[in-house]
Amino acid sequence: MPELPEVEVTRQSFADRIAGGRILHVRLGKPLRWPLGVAPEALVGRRVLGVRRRGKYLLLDLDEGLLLLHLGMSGSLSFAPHPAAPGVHDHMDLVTTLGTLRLNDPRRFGAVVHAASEADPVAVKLLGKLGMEPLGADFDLATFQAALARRQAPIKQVLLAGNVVVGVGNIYASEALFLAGIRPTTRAARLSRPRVARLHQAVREVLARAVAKGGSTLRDFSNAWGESGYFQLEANVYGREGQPCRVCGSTVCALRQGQRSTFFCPSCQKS
DNA sequence: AAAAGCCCCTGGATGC
DNA sequence: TGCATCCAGGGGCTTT
Repeated sequence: MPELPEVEVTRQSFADRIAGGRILHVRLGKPLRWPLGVAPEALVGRRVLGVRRRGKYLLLDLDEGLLLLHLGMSGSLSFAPHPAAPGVHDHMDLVTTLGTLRLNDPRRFGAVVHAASEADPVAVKLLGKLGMEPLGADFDLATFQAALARRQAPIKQVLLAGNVVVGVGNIYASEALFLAGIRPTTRAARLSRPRVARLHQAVREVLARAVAKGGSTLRDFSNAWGESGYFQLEANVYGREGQPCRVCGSTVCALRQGQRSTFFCPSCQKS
């Protein structure tokens, strides 16, 4: 589910409310992708300083160490002063003096991992190879061009891989390529400089726009307030196979790349 | 170093 | 109604 916009919207919806809270209790449900890496009791008494985002990871900074959270495919967070009793898919409750942060994740591809610092091997393993932040100042065109010039893989899969630019998942990869007028199957290294520049701009635009719209709610995404996103209503190609392109009226096509579906307009997007 | 497959897991939609 | 099959927003790991 969650790509950069959904993760960022989630972060914004609870960061200020949890900051300053002290951990009272940590309740774990079924196992997630990885073990927490520390006894839950060891976190009691720690203070939450703030919440940052790196790619699709959320970083909960504590006064000692940090927690890395990932929402996987189906995860979502809620934050409430007095949460209801946990359900079968609520796999972590972080009870603080300011409220309870709860991770709900039916598929359990998500994770909550403790690291002593960002230099901790577990943090390096998860964050160390991540690419540029598309909405940050470090996402510069020259670096993007240089990185793409080294990749022979289809551009859609390069965007998805996360080692050039982070946060672009299956929805926004298709949408960014549509905005840039680029066929998803085009080999990254074959893109001309002007087209790479268009793509660079398109990635920023589509992600920023999606954040502003509260993310995309396809099935069940909601932020920590329980609010849905609305970007899916303005998707140009994602999930629109067989429907007319909103720009030219051609029929939107779908194909599979690396066991993921890709959507594009055969007329607006050229290789 | 880069690319391609394989998994992890549950639930909803679809088809017979 | 019941059951099998396919698909889903991610990404680490292993193999080429």
